[in-house]
Amino acid sequence: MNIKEAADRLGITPRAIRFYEKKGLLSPAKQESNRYRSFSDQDIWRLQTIVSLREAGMSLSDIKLALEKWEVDGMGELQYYLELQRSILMSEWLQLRQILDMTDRMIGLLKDERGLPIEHIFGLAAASKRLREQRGNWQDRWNFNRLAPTHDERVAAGSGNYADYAEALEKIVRLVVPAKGERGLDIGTGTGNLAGKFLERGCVMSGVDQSREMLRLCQTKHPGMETRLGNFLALPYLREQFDFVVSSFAFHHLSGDQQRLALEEMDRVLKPSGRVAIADLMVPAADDEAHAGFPSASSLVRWFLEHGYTAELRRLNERLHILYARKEE
DNA sequence: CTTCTCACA
DNA sequence: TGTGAGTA
Repeated sequence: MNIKEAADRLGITPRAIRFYEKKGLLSPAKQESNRYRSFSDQDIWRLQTIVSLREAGMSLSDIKLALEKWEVDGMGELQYYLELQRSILMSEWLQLRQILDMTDRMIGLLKDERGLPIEHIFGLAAASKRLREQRGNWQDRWNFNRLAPTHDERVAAGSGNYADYAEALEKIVRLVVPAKGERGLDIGTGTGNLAGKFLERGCVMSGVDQSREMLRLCQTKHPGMETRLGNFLALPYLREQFDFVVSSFAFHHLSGDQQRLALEEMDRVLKPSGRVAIADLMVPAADDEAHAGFPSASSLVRWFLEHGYTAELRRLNERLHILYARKEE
């Protein structure tokens, strides 16, 4: 297949394909006589993956790394591609929801005030742009794929950020009080250590992580568990499916803006009267300069209270806190 | 129709 | 992260 046909079928320009080649993302065979590129089914498949990853907001250099890893692992291509595709569609869907939301608010403003104050328009536009940027930024920034093979050793050591890890997981289970058959979601599930405790108690668990490597290990440890590629900011579930949402040692990777988005996402997938438990490194108050960068326990609690939850906070050590909240209907 | 390079945003 | 023009 020549370059034009390939480009047409993938909905991109021949120029872009040559550009990807120059960047080292693919190397199609070239005909001896005229140096024309000729694209095999494998090449097309690879290109399709590149295009999809681009649409999901991944940079070309990240895509290059991902493809290299993928080749070494030799995993099921179709499954990987489809999971990727699902997470892309999910984040597009969330963006549409966001735009719809903003439109509704503008309609409301028009009704109430017979006109749109200019600062409101700018404010809304800026907010929605920020949201798009945050959501688009879902790459494996912390290289958990690389860390995956040794993850369990590190948490078992219980040192540094993972101090009191085992206690935190136990405490989450005691707070949530899972009933047999309940549906639970573990965000940033990693290798499924927390989700495993709920599986033992007869819950039906789903795990979301942005690292495919982590999820592969998780599948090995817990074959009965459903795992999906995704992250806090675009949970790959439609709505109101879960009796409880839990997360451990993951929330602190989010910035302040992202934390609020993440809480909205948890709220979105939680059934009425659902519970949330988050164990993570937090600082007591937002203005704690000494530990800037960690989530502030008090502002998280405030968010839940403002959104119709009851909330309580437990402290395990200097930084490690557990936040438990229940949706009140 | 394709190749490659240089310039440009 | 690509695009356009010009060339052979």
